[in-house]
Amino acid sequence: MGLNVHSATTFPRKPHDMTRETPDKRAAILRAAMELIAENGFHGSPTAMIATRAGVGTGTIYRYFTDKDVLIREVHRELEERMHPILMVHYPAERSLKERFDHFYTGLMRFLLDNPMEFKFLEQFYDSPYGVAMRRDKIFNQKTSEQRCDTVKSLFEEGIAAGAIKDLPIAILFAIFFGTLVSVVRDHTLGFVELDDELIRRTAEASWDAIRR
Amino acid sequence: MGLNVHSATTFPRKPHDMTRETPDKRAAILRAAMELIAENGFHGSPTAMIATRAGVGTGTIYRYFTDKDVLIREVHRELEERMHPILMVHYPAERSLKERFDHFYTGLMRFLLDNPMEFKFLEQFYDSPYGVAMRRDKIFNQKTSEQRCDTVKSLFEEGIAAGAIKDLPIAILFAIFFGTLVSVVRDHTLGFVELDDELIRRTAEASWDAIRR
Amino acid sequence: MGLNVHSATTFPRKPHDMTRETPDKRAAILRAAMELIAENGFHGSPTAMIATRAGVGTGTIYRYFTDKDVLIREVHRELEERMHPILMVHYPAERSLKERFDHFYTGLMRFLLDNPMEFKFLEQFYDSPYGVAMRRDKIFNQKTSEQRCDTVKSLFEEGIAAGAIKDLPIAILFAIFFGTLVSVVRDHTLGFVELDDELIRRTAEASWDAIRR
Amino acid sequence: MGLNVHSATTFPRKPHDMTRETPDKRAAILRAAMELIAENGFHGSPTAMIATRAGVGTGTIYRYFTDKDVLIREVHRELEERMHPILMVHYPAERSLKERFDHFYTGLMRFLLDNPMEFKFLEQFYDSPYGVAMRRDKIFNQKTSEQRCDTVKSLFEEGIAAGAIKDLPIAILFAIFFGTLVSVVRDHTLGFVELDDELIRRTAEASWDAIRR
DNA sequence: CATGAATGAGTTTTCATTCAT
DNA sequence: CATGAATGAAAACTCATTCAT
Repeated sequence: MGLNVHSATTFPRKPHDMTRETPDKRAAILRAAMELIAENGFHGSPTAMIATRAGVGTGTIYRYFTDKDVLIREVHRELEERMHPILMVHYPAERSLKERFDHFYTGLMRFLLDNPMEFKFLEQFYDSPYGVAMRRDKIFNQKTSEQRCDTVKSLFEEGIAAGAIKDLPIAILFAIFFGTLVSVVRDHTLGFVELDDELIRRTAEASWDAIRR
Repeated sequence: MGLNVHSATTFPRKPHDMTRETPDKRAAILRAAMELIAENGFHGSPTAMIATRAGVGTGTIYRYFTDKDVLIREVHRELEERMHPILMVHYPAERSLKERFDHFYTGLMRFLLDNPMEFKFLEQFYDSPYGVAMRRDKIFNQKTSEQRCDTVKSLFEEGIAAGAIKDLPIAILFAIFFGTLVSVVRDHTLGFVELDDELIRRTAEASWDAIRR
Repeated sequence: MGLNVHSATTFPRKPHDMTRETPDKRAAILRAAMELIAENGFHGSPTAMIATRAGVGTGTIYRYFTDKDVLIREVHRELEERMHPILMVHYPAERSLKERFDHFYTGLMRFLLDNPMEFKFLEQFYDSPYGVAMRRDKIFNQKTSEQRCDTVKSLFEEGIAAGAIKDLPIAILFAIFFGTLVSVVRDHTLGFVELDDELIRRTAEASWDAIRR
Repeated sequence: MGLNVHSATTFPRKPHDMTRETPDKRAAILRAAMELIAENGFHGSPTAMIATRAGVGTGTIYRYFTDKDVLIREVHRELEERMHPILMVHYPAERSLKERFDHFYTGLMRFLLDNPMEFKFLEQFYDSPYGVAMRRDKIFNQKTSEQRCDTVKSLFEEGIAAGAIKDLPIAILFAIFFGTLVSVVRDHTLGFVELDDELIRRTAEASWDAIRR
């Protein structure tokens, strides 16, 4: 009101330096949210339940995340961040297109098979308003925060340019890549198939056949 | 309600006669539910809203469906039933494997593209607890009520036997078929690609390349 | 979605014909709200408590009033409506300015003294954001729904024109009229004074002295 | 904080020494509370917000005030204490009743007009449970801590004795005095009238007419 | 003394389901 | 059969207060 000598007068709804504080609670909340959403979907995961499973008070969630929406998006973000280095380890940057393609395909599939909870969460997430909004954002705002996609995208573009991959819109190639992969993993988690190394390899082969020229 | 092309397939599942005079409230409720769920998701479709759009009283829903869950599952079941004959029309039973495969692939894709409401509902459904439960049921109880799948399944089996299709588990072939198809249609509805006849054909081609030997 | 044959598809959040339905619950809720707010203020009147006192379920409140805000404003509106005819009974339209002034002054005071609950509610209301917003509306939007004020206003204007009342802004005259009146009634409810007929008459006299020329 | 003209009146009420070195956190909290309550009401002034604006930790508030209630009552008390000397400056003790009355009336009005924040706080306060409780206390416990009132009271008593002021209960005279004054100032802050020196004088005149014989 | 992270009781609001008419 | 008013359990979110550091 003009007289305000007291500098920082705006009320911080989530100040949180977080520089090096106890990341315990935050991590516990994120994990609890992911587990519950994977198990019961968004509907079956009220904040109170998340708090209980995380071993914190309900209010505590709101110290770390402004919103339930923010919490959920954060679960996703951290998951993506966790996945990226795993996929990039031993990335055969110098090898053939096919080998790099296989690296991603089998790497991602193995990660999802080894982390069924994470996979279930991602399934819930991508087909929810959250995931759709995120993908839309990514397309229209060029928010290329998800490096994993970028790398695969470059791979496709390089392949198209080299005449090794079919000249289809990137979105279609992505649909073939992720659509098949996710469906296969889902079938595995539901018990339709038992994916072993050999089957993973042959599935990757089939997907490669789909996109290669 | 005058638009109900499919009222033929709607017959009383509940113990009330409805021989001829009752206006088809049941169908109206099913249609309203599908529309609303497609538009707003399960969250955005309270029973009162469904009733209003169907032009019936709230309580009426519970005369035809024991539960909201039952209603939703019924919407799905009727939709599947509606799709099957559409896909079987002009089925080239006597032509090559490839041609029959194409018939299904492009037929299903075209149906989904032409009926975005139905597609959105199916998306909502499959990734919800409802869909997961249904698929789980289908595995463990062998309830193969979905004839559409059966036909495609026979196609795959025939192809494998003839050495024309890769000898992969049927589930994997399904994943390649439906996983890609659904992802492509979704990208279209989200505006990521514009699917025209040519692109549909080329996508079908790619999927065929994936599974053919 | 274009195909909507079903006419009234917009979801009515509070349809409510109310033409001749049971006004019981609505009235009970209004009364309960007024009582609680009078007794405990807005803070001390959670919806659950209002529902309990009204003898209805919590949800029922939301069938009759979209909002807690709407409920509160409605309590006020009905109260005003209830007061108006009381003040207009035996209004000496043909008598002197002074007599008509006295009629309002003592009439309003008597009503407030006889209805301490209503008075307490009005006190809470006028000094809350609700009341301020309402008065602001009334000034700027010319929403002259409150006839009581209008009549008093005309009285003042007539008096000014006739040279019988001081030529002060209407707002000031209102402040003298209502400000004093409300303070006096408040003092009575708090036990500062015991207002009897004689004292009411003399207070009216004093207020008249304040505004008369 | 550097603006604290009134830090003189602030001395340790709690059992901590604060001889000189401690920055006056107590005063900062009081000021922050008053500002926020004036701006946003009691609802819009959570303790965390008050602490932030005061530049202290949340917990600190509870070192100086046992309770939020106590804090608010203390804000009021200090404000009253601050107003009193201002009104007593140049008090024309030797002049006529009318002149002394005018001194208070215009002095208080001017103070409230010049300190809209303080006025808004007082408005919030008097009509809240806090203010009501306080006034009730004052009646029943005869805690006449408010000297300002006492002086005005003496003025009225003197006037009555001298036959210059109507022989009405003191409470009624107070109601006329403060009720009108506060209503007028409120109308000004709400933009209903523009109070200038001339209008203030004439309003004082009207109030005097109300109480004089 | 000062802090601010943690808490959980309490608040408003929604909605699937029932049942008297 | 059809209705829709009534319900209350449950959900997201807030905030005064405490207490370990």
